[in-house]
Amino acid sequence: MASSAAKDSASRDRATLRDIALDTGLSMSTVSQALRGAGRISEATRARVAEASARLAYRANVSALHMRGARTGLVGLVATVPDSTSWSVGDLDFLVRCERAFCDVALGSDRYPVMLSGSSVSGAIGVLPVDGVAVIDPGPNDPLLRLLEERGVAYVTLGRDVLSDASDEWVVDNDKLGITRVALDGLYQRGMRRSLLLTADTGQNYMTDVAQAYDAWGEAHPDVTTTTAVLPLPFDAAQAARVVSDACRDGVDTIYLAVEPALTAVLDAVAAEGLSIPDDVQLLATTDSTRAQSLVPAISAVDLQPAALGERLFALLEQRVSGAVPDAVERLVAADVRWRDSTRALV
Amino acid sequence: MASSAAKDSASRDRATLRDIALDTGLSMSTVSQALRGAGRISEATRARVAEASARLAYRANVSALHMRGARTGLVGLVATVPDSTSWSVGDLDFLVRCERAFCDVALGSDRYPVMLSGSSVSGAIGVLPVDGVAVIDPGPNDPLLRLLEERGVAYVTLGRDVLSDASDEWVVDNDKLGITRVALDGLYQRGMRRSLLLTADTGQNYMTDVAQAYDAWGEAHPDVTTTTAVLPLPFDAAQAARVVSDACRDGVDTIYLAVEPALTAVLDAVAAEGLSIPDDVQLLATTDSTRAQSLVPAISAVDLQPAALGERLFALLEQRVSGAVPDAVERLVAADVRWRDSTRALV
DNA sequence: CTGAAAGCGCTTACAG
DNA sequence: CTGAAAGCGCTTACAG
Repeated sequence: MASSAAKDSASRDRATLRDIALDTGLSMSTVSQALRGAGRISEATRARVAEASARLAYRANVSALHMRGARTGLVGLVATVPDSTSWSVGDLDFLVRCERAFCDVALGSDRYPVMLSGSSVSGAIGVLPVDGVAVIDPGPNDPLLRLLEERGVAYVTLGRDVLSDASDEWVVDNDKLGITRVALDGLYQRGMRRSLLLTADTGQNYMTDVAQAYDAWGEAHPDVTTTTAVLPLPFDAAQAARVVSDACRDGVDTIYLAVEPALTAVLDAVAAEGLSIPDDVQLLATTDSTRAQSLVPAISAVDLQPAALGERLFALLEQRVSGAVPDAVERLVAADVRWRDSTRALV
Repeated sequence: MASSAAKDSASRDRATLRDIALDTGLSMSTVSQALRGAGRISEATRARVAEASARLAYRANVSALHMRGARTGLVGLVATVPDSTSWSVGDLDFLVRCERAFCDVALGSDRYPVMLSGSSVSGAIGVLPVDGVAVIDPGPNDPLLRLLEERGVAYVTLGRDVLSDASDEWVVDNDKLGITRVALDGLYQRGMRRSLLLTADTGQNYMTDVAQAYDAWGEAHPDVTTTTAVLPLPFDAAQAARVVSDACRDGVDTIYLAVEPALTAVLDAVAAEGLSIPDDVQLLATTDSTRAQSLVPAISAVDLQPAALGERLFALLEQRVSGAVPDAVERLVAADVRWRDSTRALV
């Protein structure tokens, strides 16, 4: 009925250890021991405490526990946005699925994910009582990572910081080399002979790694002409269209698209050149999205398994927070190619 | 270099109040006062403390503050999922945008959103040191809301609990009555004379309100035959298709779709009946999504302004947490209809 | 204007 | 097997 107003709502009217002590006639220390199972408390006492604790709906105060060195159960999740203007459906799709999986598995493990995406992240670090932090797609030489390091906060990342010399111990990632090879092999078998990689200068490891893998594949396949176009940020659709038009005139038969925002611009540009997909030009996106699935033609795409990545990320963070070795978690996640209508049938 | 292992990472090596006291030669209480600006501390002392505090990168321990009754800055965000099998792109689209807006504005206000969606929510309530909780789309007679009430946790909701008699004071919502009228008026002007509302039995206020508004509109327009089909949960595409086929044979010229998951099933069913959209059957969805935009034809839809809702939700929660009256926040969010290709031109 | 004391809710040595 | 004491980092009366 009446609202509770300014009072600290999370701890209003809660039973404390003292309440149980009073109720059972035991001392607070005994109650504490009985609850944690630590000391050698008699079964009878233990039962008495358990009963009272249940009856009074006792829950230990997390902040008090934290002051004694316990974990809070809070884990931070940071998604660094490289440049707001470069955002689009596809990236969001990936991010959302990844975040959601992370959160779901965290909650299922009695951990509470705090969303830290945004600009105020650094202010939160070292203040917020989180046990650890997961960072999705850190930027090159990411200052956040250095801050985390400095403050001694346990953290893991999805994708490595390309400019950092830190080891990959606490990094979850796709097997980009493998997946790029599979994708390009597939395109090759579908007739690719002259391809264009469309990428952007975000500096994030995702772009970098894909470009590298693409180049490596190209060198191993001299019968395929592999070219690359790097779009500057902020993303400009008209520019992307121009690049694609030029490529079409150069006889490119395959576009390997690492810049999801450019998707419709690419489709339009190809159509404007009077060419058709996939007969004249094949198109494959390096990240899957609802949009890719819904467009006509449906766009073939690499499914990076964002949900699996999110889950691994959490598992790895748990490892690090608890001081375990990282080896217990498989850190490389395989991806799949979803062949759809924007690529041809196998020849 | 070496990782920090099991130690509580958030508070490792942090300067404490005592450090500043030692550094300045003042007592801890004086330092505390100087920092908070409370007592009448001399300017000179205050400056001395500020300097030391900055130099030592002092940040108050949130858990300690919390024990003294301060807020933690943590706010819970709960999205109740009515039934996992009924989930789909459109709902997710809405949810994601809403959540994201909530999180963004929270972070911008130095609040930290904790994602509580999932089954373990109730375990967290009363344990987690959150200042308040926002619940998106509570179910009918939602036990979570009762728990929140019981525990005295400050909360607000997006959409009211249809079976609760609580006032709408702390509820943010769309102006569903208004938007339904606008949408149906628009459809009417586009030739709707025989319409079907396709809804589902989720019991959430969203469905209920739309159905009610639809009925009200129908009564005011005797020249339009308005029918309703309620799909049972879990959602079954085949069943939805059957309902739509029947409706098509009955001469329905407009489908008002409140069940986004049924979108493709509806399209397929209409096509299977040899009818075309929008010429034979118009289609309008009550929630917008990337999918609705990308499909061919592009689906007309109600844009519920999820981002605005998320922002309002946060603003309202802040109000409640700080003990203010709710009137300072406009709780009714207007929506818009995005007329696309699945509805006809105005006649 | 500044400091010593008590206490928020808990745990962990240390005595009995 | 159980309890009294000290202390995590802070603030807020209360004395000086």
